[in-house]
Amino acid sequence: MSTARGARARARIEVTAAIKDEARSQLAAGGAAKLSLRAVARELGMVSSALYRYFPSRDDLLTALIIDAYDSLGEAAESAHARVAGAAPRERWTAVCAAARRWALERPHEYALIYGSPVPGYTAPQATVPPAARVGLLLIGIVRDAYQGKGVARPRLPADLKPEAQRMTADLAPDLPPEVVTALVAAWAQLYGLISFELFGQFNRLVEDREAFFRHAADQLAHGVGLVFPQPTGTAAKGPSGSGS
Amino acid sequence: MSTARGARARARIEVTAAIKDEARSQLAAGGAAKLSLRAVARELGMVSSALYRYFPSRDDLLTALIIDAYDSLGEAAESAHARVAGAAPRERWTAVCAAARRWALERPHEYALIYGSPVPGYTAPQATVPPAARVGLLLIGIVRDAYQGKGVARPRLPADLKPEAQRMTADLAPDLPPEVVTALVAAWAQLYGLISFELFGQFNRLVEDREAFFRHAADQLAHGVGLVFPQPTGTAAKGPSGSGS
DNA sequence: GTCTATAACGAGATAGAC
DNA sequence: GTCTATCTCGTTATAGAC
Repeated sequence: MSTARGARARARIEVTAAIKDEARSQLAAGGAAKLSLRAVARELGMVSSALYRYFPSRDDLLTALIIDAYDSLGEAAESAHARVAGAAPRERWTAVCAAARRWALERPHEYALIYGSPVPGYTAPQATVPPAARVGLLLIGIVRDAYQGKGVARPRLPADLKPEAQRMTADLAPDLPPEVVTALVAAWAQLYGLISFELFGQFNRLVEDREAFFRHAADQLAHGVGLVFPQPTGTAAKGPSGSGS
Repeated sequence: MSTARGARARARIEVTAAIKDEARSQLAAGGAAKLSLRAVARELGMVSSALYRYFPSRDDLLTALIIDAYDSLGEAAESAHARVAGAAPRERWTAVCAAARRWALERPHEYALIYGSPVPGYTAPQATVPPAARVGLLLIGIVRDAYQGKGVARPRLPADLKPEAQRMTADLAPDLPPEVVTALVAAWAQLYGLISFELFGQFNRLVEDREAFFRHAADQLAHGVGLVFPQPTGTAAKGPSGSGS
């Protein structure tokens, strides 16, 4: 399996990786808007036209970086989830949220690439959709496990959201109640609101202990999707029982 | 009051406005990263050096645009709030949220400027802080009104968040309970998570009726900060009463 | 076939002399 | 303020090395 062909293929993989690595460090330096094929080539001691053997255009390089970022985030979330596979849904939820945050803090520029402002003049192709969905699917799976069989109380939907909620449910998780699927999508967006605010500086001089703040907020998100069960019949007060980590 | 000096001052204001307008349309075209004083000057029929009489540097122009954006958003939120001044806190909350979303949809590039990825090489000066706080202060005020006197049940804080929650409370709203202030800050970040996901394309092929979805999600956020009151003594089930608009 | 290098294009930004 | 020479950019065509 490793003849001359194999060596060539290996070299190709290595050069491709080197190009992406250099591109990533340029991303860190100047942002996605001024990612330049020529600069990448220059830094690698190559000539710009040689890059076109690996990426047919600058946008294709960008797409590869975006897909890599989504996959890296997805992998981090999935392996964090695997590490607490046996735990209760609520713990698995917060573990995935914390992993996403940690990934973002470690790779702020890749996070900005996928969850920050869109790159001007670039539109993401369909190929980015499946990698982008990985964390979301993980969260859906956690909620699905929690709802297995149990009929837990859930927020009521306003009438004008019913059709949309049913559409989303059919698309995402036909086995879950529409109220829950809607809450899940909202929680998913809100999770990244928390991460973005921390990463993009909105919490400066406002939130200091961001780790603890995030942990609590993510836990509250778990309430929203029904992962924290009120006593089904007991004296349920509004204040949910405990949030101690 | 309007001598030659007044006319000069007026002219200066007009030119300043023209520069910012042109800069905003360049923001829309190429993003904040490639905002260039030269291009602005060219489009205005001026010479680049002339711009420096109005903005000492590209960063100062950026700062002015950022402050304008925060102020414009704050004004939109405040006037929407004024329009429902007499309503219940829950309605005032959703009105402010909806106004923020509408503003963002109408000015996506200005929104990206203030809530998207940070501009590489630019750090916002302190002058941007007060305008950036306007919407947040509005939301705090709504919750403050709701809590006037009433002791409403609220989520419990984990022990490790207590010090941070007390610090935030002292900074933001010493008259509110720390649990509520914490929930408020989180809800504030989550609100922009919802808006950013819609605006930045994360809801593509996922959420279609975004208006209804957002309205519901914002209403759920109001629950999180305690704006929707469960019957204080009655048979409170987890499912909150009604969300019908 | 696979890769790299040379050269060139048209468009845009930049720097400095005038 | 104006003009010009010089840069960078993405991209393509072409030719030669392995």
